[in-house]
Amino acid sequence: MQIELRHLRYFLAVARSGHITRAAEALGIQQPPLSQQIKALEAQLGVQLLRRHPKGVELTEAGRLFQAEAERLVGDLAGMQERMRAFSQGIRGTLAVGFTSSAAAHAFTPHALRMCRGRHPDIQLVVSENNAAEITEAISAQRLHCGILRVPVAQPEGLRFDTLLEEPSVLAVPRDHRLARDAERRRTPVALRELQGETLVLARRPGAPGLYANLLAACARENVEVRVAAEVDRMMTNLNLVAAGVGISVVPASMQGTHGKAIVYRPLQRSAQLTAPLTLVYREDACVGPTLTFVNLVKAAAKAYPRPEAAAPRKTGRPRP
Amino acid sequence: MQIELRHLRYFLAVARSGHITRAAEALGIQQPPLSQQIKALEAQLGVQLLRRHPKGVELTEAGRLFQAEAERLVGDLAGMQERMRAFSQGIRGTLAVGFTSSAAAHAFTPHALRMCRGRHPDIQLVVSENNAAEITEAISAQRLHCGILRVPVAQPEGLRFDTLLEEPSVLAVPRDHRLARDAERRRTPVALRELQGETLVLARRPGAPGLYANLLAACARENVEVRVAAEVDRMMTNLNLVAAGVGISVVPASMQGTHGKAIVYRPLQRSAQLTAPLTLVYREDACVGPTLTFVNLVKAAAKAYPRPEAAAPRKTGRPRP
DNA sequence: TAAAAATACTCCATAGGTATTTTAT
DNA sequence: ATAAAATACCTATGGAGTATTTTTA
Repeated sequence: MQIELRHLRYFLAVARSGHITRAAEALGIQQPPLSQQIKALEAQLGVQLLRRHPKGVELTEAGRLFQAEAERLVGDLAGMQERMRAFSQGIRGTLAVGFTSSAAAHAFTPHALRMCRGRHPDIQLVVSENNAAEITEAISAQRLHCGILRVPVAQPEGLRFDTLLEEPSVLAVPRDHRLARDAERRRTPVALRELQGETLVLARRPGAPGLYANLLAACARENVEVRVAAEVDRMMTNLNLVAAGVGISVVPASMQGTHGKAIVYRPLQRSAQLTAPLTLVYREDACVGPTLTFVNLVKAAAKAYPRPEAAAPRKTGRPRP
Repeated sequence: MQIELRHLRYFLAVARSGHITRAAEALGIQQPPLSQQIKALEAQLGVQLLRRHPKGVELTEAGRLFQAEAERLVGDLAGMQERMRAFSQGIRGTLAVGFTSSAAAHAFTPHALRMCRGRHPDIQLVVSENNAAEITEAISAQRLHCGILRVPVAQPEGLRFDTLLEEPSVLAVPRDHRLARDAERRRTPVALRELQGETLVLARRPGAPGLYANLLAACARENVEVRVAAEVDRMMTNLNLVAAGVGISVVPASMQGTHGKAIVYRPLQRSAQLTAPLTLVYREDACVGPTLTFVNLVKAAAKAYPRPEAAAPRKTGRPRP
């Protein structure tokens, strides 16, 4: 025979009430089976736990020892059930999230993390930064629960890629460049053909060409000749080179402001379609736990997130009442 | 339904082997009931623990969490069973022993404690000193497991009093007393009638007259008149007063040597019957655990303990071969 | 004598077994 | 096509119920 939790629960009821009969009542069973179960427990342990008196039972010393142990064990079980419940409801557990550096640069990312921390303090967030390929692989291998990155490239089986935000990209030119010449022009969108003959600096990370490929494809489509002066593996390095006058570049709108003095940012014409999405990655089978909570929260936050256009609604031509 | 240890054990087997079929084999049951029990467990927890594949099963994240928890719990149970077993065999647990100060003064006491500590290092000894009445009461109330004292007086129901050693008592007189006059006489036994007219100092503790009553009863029996100058509650105080010349006294032989300069000890005649026993007290129902171990060990040690006579066997008249 | 526990038995709920189907590669 | 899990159904162990006896203060 094996000791079961039933034995512990039964014994604790007896120990607490001091009577087998009353304990049986409290447990909702009859007295004889309870007597038997206690006896079986004693036999299994090889120790007498109770001293039987005509007016109830008294714990032996072994019984008191066992009571403490059983109390602890049953409590542990209850704690475990509670933890599993909290996990299944997605309000507790560890959540490992990976970001690419460019995703981390977007204001939405810290916003989403703050939100999660605030609403679910029992979810322990573990964040890390890496390139898109590594993050994707880590999620597949279950080393990460989800990731936020820019343009997904390889899309392995079993992963979901949800676009959170579609962000326009902007042209970044050194302040003394011809395309940055006067303040008027800085606000007007640049057509792709205006890049004819320009020298580009572009970010390309291993396995994740992303924006890079999109831009070159668009240029080829419109027969615009450009020269790629440098390929770097970080958006930041990219902008450093632009600031240094090595060439011009195209970066996600959220990067505007970096090198505010040395770089001028100009919008691109819509037709160029050079959007830089923010993408959420997670396993398709993540249907419970903190991961699901996070995925839902982030998606909802993205929907409610102020788009660049929506952020400052044009008041022109709309007279106040 | 309630979660039982069976569920945990079954799940762990599945988690370890990665196959329900193989786990069932290892558990000595068939595959279908195992499938059912796992399903019942998942239903009870409200979480999916396994992802079923055609070539076995894989743990979900919740499953991995649960595995760790279950492993801990099942290990705890095993530990508890082991502790209970060690307790029932009397090789582990706490043992609270009380001594009277005069019992503690006897060389046998530290000897017995050392022996216990040496043989059963997992028994945690908690020793305390108190008077005989308090010790007896504490054992009845289960605040102490057993006690070693001199002469038991009140013998409450449910306690056993076992005599460990029968120790003769000796007469203690100040060095300038008439009964201590010359070296010759110091070795010869004193008859009770020699105490005629003496002033006595006697130890009497509340509820434990012990030696005190025995001595006065013997004097009355033989029509020897004595005067009691002082009653004290410690054997040591008693001897201090003798050393100070307040009176003479009768003390257990093991007290000899105290105040070696100021006090002369003389044996008493056998007929006086003033033995000072060393007594072991314990609950009659102490039939398992460290208490039993200790009781048996102490009794055996007492039997083997060198009696005053046996300690130095007389070589006289027994020629060496 | 009277309460509480133990014993003897009976019953049934369910753990476990057998046969088969479903599933996913 | 195959190996493994699920499903359906059956069996039987043993937990729980009922009636009674034993215990001891």
